[in-house]
Amino acid sequence: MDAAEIESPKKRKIVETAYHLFKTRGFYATGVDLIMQTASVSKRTLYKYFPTKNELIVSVLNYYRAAYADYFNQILAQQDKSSRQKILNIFEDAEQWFEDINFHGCLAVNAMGEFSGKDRAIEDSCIRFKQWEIDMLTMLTRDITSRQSEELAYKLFVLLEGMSAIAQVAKGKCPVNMTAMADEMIKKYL
Amino acid sequence: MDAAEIESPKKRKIVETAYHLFKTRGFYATGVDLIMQTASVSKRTLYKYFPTKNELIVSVLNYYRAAYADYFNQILAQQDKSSRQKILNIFEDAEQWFEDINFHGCLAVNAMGEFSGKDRAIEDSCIRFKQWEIDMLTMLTRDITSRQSEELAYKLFVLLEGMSAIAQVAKGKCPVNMTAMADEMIKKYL
DNA sequence: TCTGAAGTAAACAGAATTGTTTACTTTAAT
DNA sequence: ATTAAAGTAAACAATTCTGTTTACTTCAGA
Repeated sequence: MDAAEIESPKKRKIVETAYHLFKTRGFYATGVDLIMQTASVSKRTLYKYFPTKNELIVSVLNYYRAAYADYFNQILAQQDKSSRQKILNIFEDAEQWFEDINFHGCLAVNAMGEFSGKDRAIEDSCIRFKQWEIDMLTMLTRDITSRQSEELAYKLFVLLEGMSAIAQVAKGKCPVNMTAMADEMIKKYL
Repeated sequence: MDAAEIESPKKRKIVETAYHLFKTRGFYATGVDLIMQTASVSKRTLYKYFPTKNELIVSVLNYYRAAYADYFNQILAQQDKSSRQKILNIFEDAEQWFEDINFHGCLAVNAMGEFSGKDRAIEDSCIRFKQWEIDMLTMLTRDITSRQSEELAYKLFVLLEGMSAIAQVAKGKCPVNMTAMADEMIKKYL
């Protein structure tokens, strides 16, 4: 659905390149010249597909969600696993991602930090991203507790977001097994 | 200690103004001209105290920590309360702050998003800020469990950071009583 | 009263930014 | 082979940004 937004290979290359640059160098700090040179694309082509830099940023945020959705669908597809196991898999993966020295936090959180109150389309994209994340988790927690699925999903979401924020700033091994902590959380709702 | 860095009233005004602008509008997006006009200070004076914008940013981050430290010292000073109660007070306050429509997330997290890999002094300031936060929490958890104080502090820290990140992006009432969640967390270590 | 520190106002330099335009080239499908 | 779409290269316009410099003002204390 969202991945279909990108038809042309050049357009896709621009978005992928911009995604990587925005993630590692920030949004304001990454100029269109750098994106264009890194993607080996002329400025004319870039502005053909994305009339403004901010529209490119919105596309990058949508691409980010689409990539995340691909990962999530892989998790959901494993029919031999329970929802509880799927959630724990997500936490295991997250612990690995976040301990990477090159982890730069959630792109939507970073974008909100730079564009809050400045660009409505970007803000909306960030808000929709977080809502989508909660919805995905709630899909899984519904199999654990139908009555309190939203509550449990939100608690797990807080853990994931906290891990991410801390990992972005304070590099270094996490002294807590977060997956085990999530499991304890889940157990109370079984 | 850190508050003493600011002697001159003009210097203090610049830092306070810049803090407010950086918080609400981001770092790159806030130009020195705006800071200077908002603080009613000439550019010459601004550059006398802060030879570069990035040095001003570092001072703002230190000011942010100093302000946070003032709040923390108030909490610590309440000798009629147990450490457990003090921690719960922090969570109650946090829940209030984060539900404010004008909440813009942790300044150090936002700064890391914009300057990661770009300015070592800013990065260090952000890292020291988070380390300081954990240290403060660990001071309190030591009274609850001497052996596992760091583990408990880190878990509480994850909750606070998660609440902050979510509040920054996804405005709207939190469906979980986070203070109660923190208390459950603490109970296991009593 | 003189002096020196602190500050103002505003022009200026130089680089960097986003976005536009012109002229030319490649390429894929009919 | 022709043609239309897609792309390139590069100059250009218009701002905007950080940081510098010059010339002037204010004001408290010795």
